[in-house]
Amino acid sequence: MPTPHSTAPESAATTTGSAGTSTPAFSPLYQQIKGLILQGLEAGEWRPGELIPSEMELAARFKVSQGTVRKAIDELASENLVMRRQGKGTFVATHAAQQVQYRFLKLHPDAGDLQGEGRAERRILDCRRLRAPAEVARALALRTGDAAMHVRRILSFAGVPTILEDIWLPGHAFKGLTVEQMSSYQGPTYAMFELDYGVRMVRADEKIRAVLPDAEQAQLLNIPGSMPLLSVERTAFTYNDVPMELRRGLYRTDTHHYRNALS
Amino acid sequence: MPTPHSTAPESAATTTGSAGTSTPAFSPLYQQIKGLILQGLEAGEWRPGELIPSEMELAARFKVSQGTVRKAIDELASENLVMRRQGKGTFVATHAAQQVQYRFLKLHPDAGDLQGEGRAERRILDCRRLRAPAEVARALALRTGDAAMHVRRILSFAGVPTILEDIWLPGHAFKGLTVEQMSSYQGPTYAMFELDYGVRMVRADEKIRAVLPDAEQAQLLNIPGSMPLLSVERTAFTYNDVPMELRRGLYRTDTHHYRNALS
DNA sequence: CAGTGGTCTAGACCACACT
DNA sequence: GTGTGGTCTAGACCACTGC
Repeated sequence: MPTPHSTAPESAATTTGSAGTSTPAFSPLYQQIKGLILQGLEAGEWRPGELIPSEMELAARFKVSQGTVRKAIDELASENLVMRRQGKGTFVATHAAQQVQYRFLKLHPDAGDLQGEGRAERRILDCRRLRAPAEVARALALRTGDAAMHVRRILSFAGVPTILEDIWLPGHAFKGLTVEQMSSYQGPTYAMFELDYGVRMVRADEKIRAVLPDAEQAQLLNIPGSMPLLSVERTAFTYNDVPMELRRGLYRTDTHHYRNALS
Repeated sequence: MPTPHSTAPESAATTTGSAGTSTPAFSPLYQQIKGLILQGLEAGEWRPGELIPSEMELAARFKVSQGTVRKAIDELASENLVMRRQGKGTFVATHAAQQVQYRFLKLHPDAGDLQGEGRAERRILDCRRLRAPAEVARALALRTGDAAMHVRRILSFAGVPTILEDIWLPGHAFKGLTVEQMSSYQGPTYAMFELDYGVRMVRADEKIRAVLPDAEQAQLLNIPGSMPLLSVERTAFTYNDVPMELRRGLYRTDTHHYRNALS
């Protein structure tokens, strides 16, 4: 059995501590196992929605006890990378699961707590390949001028245009994205990204501000230019904190609100 | 040793399932232990910042294994109710800890990521006892007209008024709160609530909107009435989801932004 | 029924903090 | 050194799912 400091069995060791760090970078065994499972997820060994091997199987594969695998999976589950279901197994998390529709959208209607109130209607205004502006390039770890996809769309609830979104994606990973694709797919955009491009958004950061729309934005949302809107700038990441999307949403908050739980 | 279904040892059993539920409400032993520790926290057996008994001691007290206590404490730690420190022990979480200054304030300066940039200067505009308006009463689980404390204050960063806050507190728990108290205490308001009133805010919900200030608000923040602001309506809870504060903040977001991490 | 995740235990050892 | 939380193991049993 491997010692905590030893190289984890099978494939490259997961060195948690970066070279040059002064601390010895002790990494518990379950963290190394977590890293190995993570590699499997990144490599696509198990696709979103699929069942991963049982704890006993993984324990045998990695030559550790079931308890250690359990703790590794516990962390992956707490980060929403996998979902456990008693009696069935552990599944790779997916944005397509009806369980957690719109995992990243925190806008809720003020009344009628039934989130979704039917579904959002989408209207794609634009979808084209262009050179990434400096700000977009920075967020997506591209060089200014590299190819990027840009999508602009409007989400309406109960027929009322409520969200105006600008989405930027790295060109290399989303070659050939079309208006048809964006509009025909039912369900969350992130689910389509998984299916059609193998890109799984795992985590996101948002910066929120109050702004006034410019003339074009006001016209698109069919609101007066004096109506304040929520500006939500989101950077979404795949595995290993690689940024894969920059999205700027303008939210109407006269009938909806952004809900956040602090703990 | 107790079986999972048996009444937990020492004091009343923690019945996780509510009466009338169709499910038998099976509650694992570690959840019962968690409930017992929670009772100690609520009762003030250990005060904020204090050390709670070691895992071994608690295991002996509750007649379960150390591992079971560990899992109970793990959950409490993940909910930020206690803080573990290897080699030292487990401490009751407090808003006074310099570790986690302003646990609930998610407004950050745009530049100079050094959060805090010195400290916020506070100016108390008002602090008085009055009858709770309907909306406040609803949020605080009072009856309309019950006594409530109201505080209005301004937070400035680097001399610039940035946040205008209205705070409502249940009158019964915050009798005698004064302007002096609010302004003299250094550090988070929630830390003062712990020290002077024994009220620990454990969790909060926020509803966020973009709004325009009215004339008075604009004047107080020294901004034009056309500048959109973030309206952050926060309900803060003590143990057992008892609401103890309703706070409405107006945030300037031309130099700061509300930051949120999604996962 | 077998297989999965979930709970519980008991004991060993490691890393860290204080004295 | 002593005591704390942190890791790891191995085995037993429970609860849920589906054949």
